[in-house]
Amino acid sequence: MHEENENICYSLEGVTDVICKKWALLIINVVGNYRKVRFNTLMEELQGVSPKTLSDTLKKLQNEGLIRRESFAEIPPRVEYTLTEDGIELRKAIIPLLEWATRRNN
Amino acid sequence: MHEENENICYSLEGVTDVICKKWALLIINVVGNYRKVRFNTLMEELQGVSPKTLSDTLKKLQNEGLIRRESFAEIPPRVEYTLTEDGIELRKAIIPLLEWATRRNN
DNA sequence: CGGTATCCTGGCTGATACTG
DNA sequence: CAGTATCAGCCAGGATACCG
Repeated sequence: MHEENENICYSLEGVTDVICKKWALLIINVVGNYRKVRFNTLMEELQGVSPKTLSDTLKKLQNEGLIRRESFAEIPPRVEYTLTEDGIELRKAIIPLLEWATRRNN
Repeated sequence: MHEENENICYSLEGVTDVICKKWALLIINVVGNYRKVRFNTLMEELQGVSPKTLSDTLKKLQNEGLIRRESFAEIPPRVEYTLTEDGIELRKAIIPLLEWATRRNN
């Protein structure tokens, strides 16, 4: 139960790192939507992101254990990104935030 | 209802600005905890923030309409910050995120 | 296709000192 | 008390080109 005035003393140490990454939450959400998604699909989906930034952010999210990367030795090469369990949890946690953001933009 | 694989197409335009600010969510949360809070209390609560950064972030949050600033013509001067309705909504929206963060840090 | 490599830049962020 | 002024640094983020 969460009352409006409840005192919340959570620490965000180490999480601001994830949250503050400009594209991180977007990526989490998009990957969650697709379940499996490839690099260039992400590039299209996240309009305006540069390959470097996307690559960097994906690596960071991998290190955080939020995203899984699976590459296939094919030609042409194929790489698929999926959410880990932690990533799925995070995605659930940001849904209210996304909803708030959407209400706000309209 | 939110199923795990539901497709969520929210746009975060303009919200990443708020979210990515390093201290923004912390401030929203702390102000929400206190209901009314003064500058120096925030300084203590947000360990490591500089007055400039705090001041800048507060201004930004005011411009976004998330925080209200009320100053009293007293000596010594007194200024109180409170959440606007939008701010309260945002605070509610980030609670799951804070919980997730807390679980994660332990 | 799925990235690196390289370079660049703006603004976030902080330290410190000072003021109305 | 509640900030501003000033200075400075770093690095996230972007543009572009290229590679395995």
